[in-house]
Amino acid sequence: MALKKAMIMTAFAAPDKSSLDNNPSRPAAVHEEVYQRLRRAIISGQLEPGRALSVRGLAAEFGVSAMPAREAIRQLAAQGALEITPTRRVAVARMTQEKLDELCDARLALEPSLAGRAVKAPPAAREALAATLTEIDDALDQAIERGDSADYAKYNSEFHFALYEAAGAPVYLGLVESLWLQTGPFMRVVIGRLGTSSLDDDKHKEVVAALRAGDAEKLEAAVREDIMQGMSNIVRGYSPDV
Amino acid sequence: MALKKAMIMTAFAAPDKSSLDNNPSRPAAVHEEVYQRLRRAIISGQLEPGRALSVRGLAAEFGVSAMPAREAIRQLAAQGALEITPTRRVAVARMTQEKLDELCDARLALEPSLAGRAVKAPPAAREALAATLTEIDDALDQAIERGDSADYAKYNSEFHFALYEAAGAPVYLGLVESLWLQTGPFMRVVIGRLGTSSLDDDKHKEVVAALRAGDAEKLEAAVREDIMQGMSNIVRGYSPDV
DNA sequence: GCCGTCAGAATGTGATCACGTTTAATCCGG
DNA sequence: CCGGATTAAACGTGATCACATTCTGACGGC
Repeated sequence: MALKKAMIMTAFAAPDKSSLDNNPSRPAAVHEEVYQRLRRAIISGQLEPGRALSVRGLAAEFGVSAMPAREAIRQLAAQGALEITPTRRVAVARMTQEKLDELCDARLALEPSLAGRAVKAPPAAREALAATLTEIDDALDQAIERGDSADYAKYNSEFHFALYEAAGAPVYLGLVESLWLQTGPFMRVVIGRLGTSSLDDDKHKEVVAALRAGDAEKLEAAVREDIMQGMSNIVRGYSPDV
Repeated sequence: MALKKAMIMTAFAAPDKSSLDNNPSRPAAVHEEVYQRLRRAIISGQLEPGRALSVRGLAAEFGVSAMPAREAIRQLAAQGALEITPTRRVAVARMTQEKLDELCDARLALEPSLAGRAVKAPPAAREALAATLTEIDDALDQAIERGDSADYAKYNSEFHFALYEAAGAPVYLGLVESLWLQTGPFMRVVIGRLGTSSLDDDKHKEVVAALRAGDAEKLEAAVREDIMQGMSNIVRGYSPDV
C-alpha cells in the first residue's frame, strides 16, 4: 500500500522547480497547478485508463483542499481526458475501437497542418526549435535503448508539443491537446505491452530535417507518417475494454 | 437597468420543459444545467464577445449558489468559449483575425468529414434525420425572412448539430463543439451587422439532398461550401477588436 | 477639464461543512 | 465456504464563509 502511494506521488510529480518560472509577476492559482500536473501525467500516459480519481483523493495527493481538485477534474473532463460515470464518479477515460478510429482520423486531420505552420516562423526561431527538438529526440532515443517506456511517452509528447506550440496556433493547439489527453493513457498501456523495441523507427529525424529545410509539405508528411506509425502500433497492441 | 436584466434572462432561457426530458431516472446536476444553458446561449451567439461574466452574477441569474456557476464557467473556459483575463476575470472570448483563420481552417478540416459519417446510418434513421433537418431549415428560412438574426443563429446551430450528432462520432463532436463555442459569439455580431438578407443562399438544401441520396462526397462538399460561405460572410462583416 | 487618489463594492479563490447517494467491508445464516 | 443483508466509509455536490485582489466611481488638486 505504501508502495502504491509512492507510485502515485511520482506520477503526479511537481514540475521541475530548478527551471526558470517564466512568470514571476503573479503566483499561479492552485487549481491551475493541480490541473497542469494532472494533465502532464495523463498526456504522458502515467495514468492507466479506468483509473479512478476522486476529489478528496486528489486533494490529499497534492496537499490542497477539495476545491482546486474539483476544478482540475472538471476541466480535464471537459477536454475528454476524464470520464464521469453515470453515478458521477470520475475515472481516466477508457478506450474503445470506435474512439480509437476517431482519434486517429482527427489527429491526421489536425496535427500535420498544425506542424506545417511552424515553418512560417522566422529562421532564427526555427533553428532554435530544431535544436530543442533534436535534444528531446536524443533523450527519447536513450529512453528507448533503456527500455524505459515511461520516459519514452514523456519525451514523445514533449517532442510533438514543442513543435506544435511553436506553430503559434492556439485554437489548433487546444484541439490537439484534447486528442492527446484522450490517447495518452491508452498509449502507455500499449507501449508497456509491446515494449520500446518496436518504437525505434519514428519519423522525428525527418521532422527536424524538414523543419530545418523549411519544407512545409515534407514536414506535414513526416508528422503524418509518425502519427500513422504510432497509431498502427496501438492497433497491434490493442485488446478491447481496457 | 431593469431592461438589461430582462435581456440577460432571455439569453439564458431555460430549456423547453414541455419537450420530453429523456432521462427521467436521475435528476441532472445543477452545474450541468447551468453549463448547458450557458453553452447554448454562447453557441447560438446570444452573448457578445467580451461580455463579462462573474461567478456571483451567473449564480444570481440562475438562482443557484456560486459553486455550480464556477464549475460551468471553468468547463466552458476549458473549451475555449470563455477567456480568463490575466487578472482572473472571466469574459466571452474575443475574436482576432488569426483566430478566425484558425477556426475556419479547423472547421473545414473537421466538420465535412464528421457530417460524412452520418450517411453510414441505417436508411430509416437517415430519413428521419433528413426530415428533422428539413424542419429546422424551414424555421431557419422563416427567421431569415423575419430578419430575426437571433433565431437564425439558433436554428443554424441546431441544423448543424442535429447532423453532427447523428454521425455518432463523439470525439469529433467534442472538437466541433469547441469550435462553435468559439465562433458563436462573433458570428452573431457579424450577422447583426450585416442583417439576415445576405444569408438566404445557404447550402442546407444540398446537405439534406446529399444525405437522402446517401452520397457522402456530395454531403461533405455541401457542408464545406456552407462553412466557407458562412465564414466569408464573417470576413465581410469583420472589424478588428470586438 | 483632466488626471491621480482613495474608499467602497465586487470578484476570484480556497477552505470547510452538510447532506444524500454510492461503494466497500463486515457479519451472519446457510 | 459462500451469498446476501447490514453497517461503515468514501464520495460528489451544493452552500457558505473569509481573505486578498481588482474594479468602479467619486472626490480633490493641478
